[in-house]
Amino acid sequence: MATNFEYADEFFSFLTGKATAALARRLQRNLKEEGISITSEQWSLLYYLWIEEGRTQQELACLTFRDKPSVSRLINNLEKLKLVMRVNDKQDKRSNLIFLTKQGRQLREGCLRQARRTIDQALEGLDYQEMVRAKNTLEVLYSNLK
Amino acid sequence: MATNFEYADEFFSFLTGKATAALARRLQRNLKEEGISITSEQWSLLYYLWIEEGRTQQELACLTFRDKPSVSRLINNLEKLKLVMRVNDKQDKRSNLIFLTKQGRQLREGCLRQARRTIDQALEGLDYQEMVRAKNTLEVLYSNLK
DNA sequence: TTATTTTGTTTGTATAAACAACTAACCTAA
DNA sequence: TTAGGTTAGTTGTTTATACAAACAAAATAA
Repeated sequence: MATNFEYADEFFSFLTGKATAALARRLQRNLKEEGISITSEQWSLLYYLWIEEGRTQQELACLTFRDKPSVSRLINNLEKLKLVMRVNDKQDKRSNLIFLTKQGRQLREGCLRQARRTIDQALEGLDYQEMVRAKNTLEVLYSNLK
Repeated sequence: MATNFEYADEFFSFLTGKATAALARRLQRNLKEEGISITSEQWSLLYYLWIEEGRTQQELACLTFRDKPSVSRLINNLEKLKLVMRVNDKQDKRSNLIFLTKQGRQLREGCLRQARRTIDQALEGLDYQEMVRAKNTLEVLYSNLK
């Protein structure tokens, strides 16, 4: 196979992940302005719980592309913040089902508002087609490596 | 301004940064196979030192899009591994100039070989134009947020 | 049924990130 | 020349990541 090393500069830009990092930072900053002090990582877990509660940690790990220890500790922190609860599954005692607390549910609206705002800020000057193309390229790259 | 929230799915893919993370993991794995136990973050600092030694930590921070504490601690770890040295700048006593050790220089060839390999693995099925487009999109996104 | 493997989660350890607060050296301007 | 601000780097604290190893419950196989 021909080497792609002439693409190294572009590769390196991906590798730094600076766009991703900047996006996460901005989201966190926007949430803070809304008076919500959660990290972008915590946001990504809550996002899936707002869609549907009672998921296992395993499911959340798959959905957010994290390993199991990472999810376990994210949930520890979300529990400390009283945003989620672990409920031991009666059917399968190995599993915890993760539910939102009242406070966790209340956060939804403000978080989505700031997510929307972050998107608007990030995508200024980009059109839909461009973004879809970039996403597809990254998807191929990901599937090459996973 | 019109909301971009209909793009939320694509946005979220960016946000997860899964491609970036997968790339970093793969690089680290490939380096390990070569017998080189450094992190992808350490790699990114060494990369710029292989191009030119004697840079300040400040310069390295700019080049790698990290803040100063992050670079300070990365260099602590690289010093522990005996791959780089801090040399106090005679001209400006506030600055450290970072130099590679002999071992640090010896790592270059193997690291670049594995970087090349990682690139080849990541870019399979993608062509140059696609990658450049994706990179440009991410650059715009980054410049919107920085 | 008992033994073995698999699955879901947690714990240990190391690395890295952000942000704030700090020190020391340098620069500049009154 | 000294006071005030800037720059380079470090330290403290919290959060998150990876990887390995542990554990208990469940599923499977002998």
